[in-house]
Amino acid sequence: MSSRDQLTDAMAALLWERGYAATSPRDVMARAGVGQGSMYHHFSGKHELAVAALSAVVDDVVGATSQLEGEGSPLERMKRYLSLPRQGTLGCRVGRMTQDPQVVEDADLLAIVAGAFDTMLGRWERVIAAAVDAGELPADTVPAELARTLAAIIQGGYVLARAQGAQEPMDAAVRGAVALLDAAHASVRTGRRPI
Amino acid sequence: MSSRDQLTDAMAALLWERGYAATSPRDVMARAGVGQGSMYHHFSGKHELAVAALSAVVDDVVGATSQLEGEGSPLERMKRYLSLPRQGTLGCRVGRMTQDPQVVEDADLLAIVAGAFDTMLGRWERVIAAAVDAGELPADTVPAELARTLAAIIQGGYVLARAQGAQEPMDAAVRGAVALLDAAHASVRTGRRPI
DNA sequence: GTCTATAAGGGGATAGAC
DNA sequence: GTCTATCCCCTTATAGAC
Repeated sequence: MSSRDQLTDAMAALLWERGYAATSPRDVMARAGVGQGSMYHHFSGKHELAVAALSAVVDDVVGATSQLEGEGSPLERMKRYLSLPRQGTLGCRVGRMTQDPQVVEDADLLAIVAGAFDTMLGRWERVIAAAVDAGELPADTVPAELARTLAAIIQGGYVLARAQGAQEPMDAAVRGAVALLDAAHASVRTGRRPI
Repeated sequence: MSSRDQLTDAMAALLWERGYAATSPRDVMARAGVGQGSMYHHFSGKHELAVAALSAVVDDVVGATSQLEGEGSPLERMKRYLSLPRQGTLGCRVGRMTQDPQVVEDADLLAIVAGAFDTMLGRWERVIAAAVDAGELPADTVPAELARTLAAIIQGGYVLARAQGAQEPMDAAVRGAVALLDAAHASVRTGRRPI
């Protein structure tokens, strides 16, 4: 692998483990196994290297959300995507960035993160709208709202898992979400309105 | 206010804004308006000061969850607590800490965060169990799971809000959660099971 | 392309005067 | 109790040799 790729891979790993602010160029070079000259030859500095690394990470993570558009009924796809294995204690490689002030205050990095969430939420909204059309969710469901609720459950699951140092809270949060969707499904066509 | 309190208040504010790793003793002293000697007189160092500050923050934040035990039916209390105003783009003062490796790797600080979530989740579980007993939620609801789902929605709402630099995703996530609870409520006593 | 040397400033803490 | 002076190491980068 080229020095350049070694550097972006190392930066991606360190962004995940430590975040942007806490990762020094020295750390990246040591992990990549290249010298200082290499890094400043390929990149103007830490910032440009992080932009390249985070872009690659986002492509990877957002790619997985295409499963929301796979086979099965809309509700099945939603439940299947929610139930994908996620290592809670490691945190989300993208969502994690939002807690780093140096990322949020950096227009380039924030744009990458915001774009990732835009794409993912758009996919959620479409599958939810399809589920409503298919009669799998109540007709008064607001796709834009439920999309954010479900995305938040995944992001929040990571937070709970890290707070407790355990995988279980993440899995429990997802199971609770699936149960709520099942209940919402069960409420369709009963004619009962919320009190 | 005493120098000691000035210091813990300043540290609490900086933990919220920047996190633990990114906050230097120098920052804290400048914000508190006291000299270096004062800080090292009252505290052994950055770590002990952070423990004191974070403990105070947790007492405050966890105190708000007592609203889950206030007046109204269990489901009403759940929806009311979910709908409390929260400044999404500022992030959660406690949940934020979980993304800071220096916090998660520090047994003292992690214990404070874990304890906060334990208390909060316990309150969620009790009000959920009460809602099930009252027939406001399906009988097969698992309180431990739904508690984590709802806590995750709030934590994830902060993540979404920061990712987009806007309050709206947080509020949308909560409205979607309330809608799901209403649908789950509507599904009770219909006899319909998830397909 | 990749290396080492070096610089200017910050992080975290100690020493000791007042 | 609070202050200033000082220390050592790390961070981010530039310079220039190879």
